[in-house]
Amino acid sequence: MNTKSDLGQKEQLTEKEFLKEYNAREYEAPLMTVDMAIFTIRKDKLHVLLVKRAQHPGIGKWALPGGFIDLVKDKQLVDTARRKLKEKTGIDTPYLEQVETFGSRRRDPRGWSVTVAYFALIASEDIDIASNETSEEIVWAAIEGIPKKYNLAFDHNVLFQACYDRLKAKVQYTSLPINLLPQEFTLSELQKIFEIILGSKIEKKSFRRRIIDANIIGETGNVKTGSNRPAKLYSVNAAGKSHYFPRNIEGPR
Amino acid sequence: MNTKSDLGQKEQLTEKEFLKEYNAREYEAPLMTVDMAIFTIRKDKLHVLLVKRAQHPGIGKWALPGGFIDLVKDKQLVDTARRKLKEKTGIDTPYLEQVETFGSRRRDPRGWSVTVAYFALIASEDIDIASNETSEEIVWAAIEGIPKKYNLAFDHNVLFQACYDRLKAKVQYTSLPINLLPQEFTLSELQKIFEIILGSKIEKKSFRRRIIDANIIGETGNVKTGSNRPAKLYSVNAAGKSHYFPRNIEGPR
DNA sequence: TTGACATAGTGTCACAGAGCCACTATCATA
DNA sequence: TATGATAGTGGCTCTGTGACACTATGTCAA
Repeated sequence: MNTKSDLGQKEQLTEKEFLKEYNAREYEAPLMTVDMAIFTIRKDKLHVLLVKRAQHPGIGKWALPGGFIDLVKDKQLVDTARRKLKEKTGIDTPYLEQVETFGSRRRDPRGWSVTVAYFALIASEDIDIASNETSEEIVWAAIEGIPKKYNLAFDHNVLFQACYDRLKAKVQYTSLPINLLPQEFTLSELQKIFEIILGSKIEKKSFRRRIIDANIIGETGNVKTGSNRPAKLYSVNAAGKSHYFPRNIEGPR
Repeated sequence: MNTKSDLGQKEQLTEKEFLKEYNAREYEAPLMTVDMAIFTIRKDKLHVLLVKRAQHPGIGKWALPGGFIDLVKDKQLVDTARRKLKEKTGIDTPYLEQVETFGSRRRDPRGWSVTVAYFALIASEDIDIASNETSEEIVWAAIEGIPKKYNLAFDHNVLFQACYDRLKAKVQYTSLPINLLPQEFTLSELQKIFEIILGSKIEKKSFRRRIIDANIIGETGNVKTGSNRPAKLYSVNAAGKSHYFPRNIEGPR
């Protein structure tokens, strides 16, 4: 078999001639997949979408949704992620962020494999699990259930943790969790979401000041009633979906 | 040709039987490479290592060092990065960080390809370009020369920018640039490195307080003489190689 | 109708770490 | 021995977060 360098070194070839002779399938390449942690909030808890594997390897185990790059359908890496997200949830404009790429000889029994981990944030009301095109078994798992209740296939426990860690880190200095809420929300609802991800309480005044001073939300003019004093409703502006605050949330003194 | 799902769905197979029948080469996978921006400081400027491509495609163009995963030699993704770094510079324990993975149909004329971008920080005195095993043409390029003076092959201008952006961002809240200095250094030298990456001056007292209060360096007992008042020499401790400060450098008021 | 209570929202001070800037300290060099 | 350059410090100001008591406005039950 050719080594990678044989063909390319023939300097007498033009690049065009080289490409004509080149056949990618002569070379051994690792398996290449994209996996994603799709987060949402349900019943005041952070949840992640899991899919039961219908195929070998790891058949019957829970895993993060994902799959192979479609060399025809997908133009870029992120297209694979978007396509998978659409297939499972019907959503096509989430907050989407690449986290880390994992590759090793052993992570998949089929051989050397590489996966790019993404995470997505979606508003819980946007979820339409029924619109799952693939008729696979799907579950929203509360994050504390991983890996005990849901011990994931391959190294997906690790991928999940990397995504979750990234999210928890970013709560401290970005407005990212705002993407977990529907269009209209109250400041208290927003604070609650931050607290859920952070795993601890935030001081009310500090939080409100932080958000208001950042100019990332605007009043819609509506109020949310039902629970005692009505609360003003807000919506995010464009900048607010990924705003970086000047300082971290510091936590209790 | 089989689709990905054909074989896996045969539920009557055990996983062992499945793996026996499975042949990775029946499936089309993208090309998979690792590329890296190796940073160092030379003459008070940030430089990055470039390699002149000796092969098609992009023959004769400058590029970030990198290459294909060696499915035999490399156990994990990071091994590929370490191996390439060792080949080019002779160094095997740098600061190394994965930045972002780029994949698209067009970034390499050979077809769908994916590359994982890393960056490395090395002390300038560690450099041994002569020890380059591959006898390729190599250059330390000042970063402002990219892409004007050095217009890189493939999408390497973009990869470089992603690595450089990451580095610049991290100067503001981590101790990362300390990895660009030799074992012993003065606080003024450390400050200079931060300023070079940041692209602007830092107030001396603030900087020294920030570093000292972080407990990430210790006096070696030696002093650096030669320029007027001698300066105390310090060395980093383990925690200091990747310390996160509680706040960002804010810049001038 | 009214009072208890729950949640929304504010006023104001303390705190910590960054910026500012003038000051002192210690060397090389002329 | 004076000068200049670089090392290093004292002590103030500034900004954004934490703390916490306070006010505001609704629901609900008696």
